[in-house]
Amino acid sequence: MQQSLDPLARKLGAFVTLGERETKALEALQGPRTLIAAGKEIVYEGQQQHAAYVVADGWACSYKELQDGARQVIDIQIPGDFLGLRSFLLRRSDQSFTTLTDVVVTKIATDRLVDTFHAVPRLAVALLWAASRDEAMVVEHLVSVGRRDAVARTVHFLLELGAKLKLVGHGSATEFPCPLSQSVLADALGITSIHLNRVLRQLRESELLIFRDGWVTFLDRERLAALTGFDYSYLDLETTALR
Amino acid sequence: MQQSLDPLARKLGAFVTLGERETKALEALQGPRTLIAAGKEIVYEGQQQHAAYVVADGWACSYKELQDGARQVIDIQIPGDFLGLRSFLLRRSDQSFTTLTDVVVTKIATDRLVDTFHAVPRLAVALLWAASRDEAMVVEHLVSVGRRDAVARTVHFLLELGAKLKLVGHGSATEFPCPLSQSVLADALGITSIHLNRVLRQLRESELLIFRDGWVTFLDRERLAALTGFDYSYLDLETTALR
DNA sequence: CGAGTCGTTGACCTTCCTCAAACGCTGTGG
DNA sequence: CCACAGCGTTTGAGGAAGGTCAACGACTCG
Repeated sequence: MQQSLDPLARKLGAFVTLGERETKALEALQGPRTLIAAGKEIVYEGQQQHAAYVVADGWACSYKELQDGARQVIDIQIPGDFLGLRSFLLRRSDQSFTTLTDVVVTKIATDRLVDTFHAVPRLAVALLWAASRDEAMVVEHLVSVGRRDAVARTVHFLLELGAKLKLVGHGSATEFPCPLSQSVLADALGITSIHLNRVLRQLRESELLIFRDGWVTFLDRERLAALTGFDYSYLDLETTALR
Repeated sequence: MQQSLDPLARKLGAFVTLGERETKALEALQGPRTLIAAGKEIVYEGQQQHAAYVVADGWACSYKELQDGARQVIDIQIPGDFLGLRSFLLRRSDQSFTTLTDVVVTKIATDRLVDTFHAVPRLAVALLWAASRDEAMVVEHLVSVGRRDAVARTVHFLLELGAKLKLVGHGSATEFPCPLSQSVLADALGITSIHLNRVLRQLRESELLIFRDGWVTFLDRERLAALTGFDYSYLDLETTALR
C-alpha cells in the first residue's frame, strides 16, 4: 500500500492483500491509459454496449437528468473508482458520466471479467467488495438526501469524500483538494446552488469548514461529525479480513 | 415463466432462459423455507456475519435509521427479491431489514456462491444482472428523492412498484396489492406521513390513483406517467439478451 | 372496554426555492 | 490592450412546498 501503487490497487489493498498474481491479473484486465478532457461526456444514459472504466487520475461524476432539466448527481468518481462497472450487464447504461477535470482512464475488458474471476478468485472477491462498498455509499447518499437537512447533508457528503480520498492517498485529515463547482455539489446534494452557497457561508462563519478555491478544510472535525452523526463504519475500513 | 415457478426463477427468467441445470443450482443455493412474522427485524445495521436471503412470499423492507429517530426506507422487497445479498462481503450489514407482512424466506448459502458461479456461469450472470437491476432502482430512487416533488415522487414510486410486482406475477396493469402503511411509504419517499396523506388525497381527487385498503389502483396511467417522466427502460425489461 | 396503531384534517411555521441582480475571473476577438 | 461574453459565485426579497404540533375518528387486539 505504498504511494507508488495505482489507486485501484491501493484501494483494494485496504481490504485484501494483493500478491503479484492478483496485481498482474488486475493490470491485464485494463486497457491502455487514455486522457479525457474536462467537461466531456464519457457514457450517456441509454447508451447501448457502454464500456466500463477505472479512473486512474482526475475527477468524474455520474448523474441522471430529468426531462425538466433538473440533474441529480449520483456519485463522484475519484482515482481508483469504477465508472459504469455496476451496470455492465444492463443493455443500456442507466446513468450518464461526465468528467469534471481532465481525467485519465483505463478501459476494463468486461468480456474477460468472468474468466479472471475463475482464475484469480482473490481478486474477484476484492472487486466485488469494492462494488459493494460503492453501493453502500449510494445508499448512504439516499439516506442523506431523504432525511438530512441541507447543512447536515453537505457536511456528511464532504466528510465522506475526504475519507474516500484519503484511502487513495489524496488530502489529509484536515483538508483535501476538491475541484467541484458549487453547482455540481448542489446537484449531488439535491439542493439548489444558491441555497448551497448560503449553507457554505454558514459553515464558514461557524468555523466548521471552508470550501474555497478548490480546497475543503475541516476546521472542527468533532463538531462536524456530531452534526451529522457521521459514522465511518459503513465505509467498511476498520479491520481487514483477508490478509 | 409459468406462474408455478418460484418468484426468483420467474424474475431471472425475464433475463436469461434458465434450463434444468440452472434451476437445480438455484435451488441448491437456498436453504429450507422459513416463516417470519410481520414486523420482525431480520438483519440489523451493524450486525456482523449477517446472512442473505431470498424472499419467497410476503413483503419486507430495508432501511437506515438516523440518531434522531428519522428513518429512510431504501427499498421494498417483494417475492423474488434478495435481502442483504449485495453487502454479504461487508463485515457488518450497512442497513437494517424488517418484515412488513408475514414473510417466507430461504437463506442463501453465500459460502457456496463462488463455487456455484464457477459451475453454472449462466446462473451467475443472471444473479449479477438481478443485482445490477436492483442497484439501478436504488439510483432511480435517489434521483426521485433528490429532484422530484412529493407528488411526482409518490407516483413514480408506485408505478415502479407496480412494474416490479407484475414481473413476479402479482397485480395487473391497473392495480396491485400493497400492504404498505402510509408511514412506511412516507419513509421511503423522504416526506412525512402527514404530507403523504395530503398528496394521496390530491391524487385521489384528481382521479389519478387510489391508495386504499391495501390496494393501489391506477386510474389514468398516461397522465401518471407523464407527471413523472416515468420511463421503464432502466428496469431493463425490454428484450432478452440471453435466450 | 381500553390501549395502540393507522389514517385524516387544520393551523401555523421553517426550510428551501424562485427570481433578480451584481461581482470577479478568464478567455477571446476586435 | 481593451471590450465583452460566459461562467461561477454571492447576496437580497418574496413565495411555495413541506414540516410540526395538535386533535380526533376508525379499527384491531388483548
